[in-house]
Amino acid sequence: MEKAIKDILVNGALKVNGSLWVEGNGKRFFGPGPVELLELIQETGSINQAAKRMKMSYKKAWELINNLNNMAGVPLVVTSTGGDNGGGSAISEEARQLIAYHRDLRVRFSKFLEEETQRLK
Amino acid sequence: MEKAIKDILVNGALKVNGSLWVEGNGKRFFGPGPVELLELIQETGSINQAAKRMKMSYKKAWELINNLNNMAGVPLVVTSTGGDNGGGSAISEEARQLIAYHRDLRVRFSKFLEEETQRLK
DNA sequence: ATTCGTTATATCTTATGAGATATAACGATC
DNA sequence: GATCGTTATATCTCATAAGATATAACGAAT
Repeated sequence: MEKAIKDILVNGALKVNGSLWVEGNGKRFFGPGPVELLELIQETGSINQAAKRMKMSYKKAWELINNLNNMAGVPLVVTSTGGDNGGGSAISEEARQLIAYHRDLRVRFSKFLEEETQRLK
Repeated sequence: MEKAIKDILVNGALKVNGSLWVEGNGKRFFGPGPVELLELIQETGSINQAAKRMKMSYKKAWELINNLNNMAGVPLVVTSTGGDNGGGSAISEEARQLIAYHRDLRVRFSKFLEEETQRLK
């Protein structure tokens, strides 16, 4: 009988893992990072606070969002500067759809990874 | 009716993509890069030549192989220095098994990605 | 007009990784 | 023992990424 893959390695705890994203003509468009950020913007109403929650610099968060908005035909994050509370941000309906889609996608992917990990043994 | 995800984006050519690897207790162990390198070592009998084919520096190739051998309980690449042709390298039977496994894995993963890409539309 | 917290942007510094280069060790062949 | 092409390893430089810092613009509220 052929050896199982797991017997090739010293460390027993083997598993298949991976990551998934949506590409818009060849360029990575929407991965796991943005999802969390969008959710936090929805929750906090602010890019700044969302970034802090993720321990991400404002700069990085802003660049990420800027990319997203540029690649999408519809703005995913809509911002306003100034105003009573200095301004703020919200996510669009389309962003909510993307988040929901990605959540479902991740569920199916987890199942796939689980099955493949089983197959190792 | 709800908009399809693809209608959110300007660029029609949307697809789901991703990458997959095998983890040995939390650390990435075997991804798509090593597979190609191992195959080329098998083909050329030399780390040096394999690296050149991949346009990878010898250093990087060697580090990659060293990691692999360290994490695996069994050496995946066996090398010899000196000798009639200066030395050379070959891959072990276990490496061949890993390559075969990963090839099958990629086939199934492609199918998964294909299905998910369909679902976008 | 001053205050406020946010968005938006530029710039500078620093850390990390990648690549380039150099060199020793090796051992069969001649 | 000289030659050869390879493995093995150290070191140095450089490009790119990441982070830190600074600052302007904004507009409602007072």
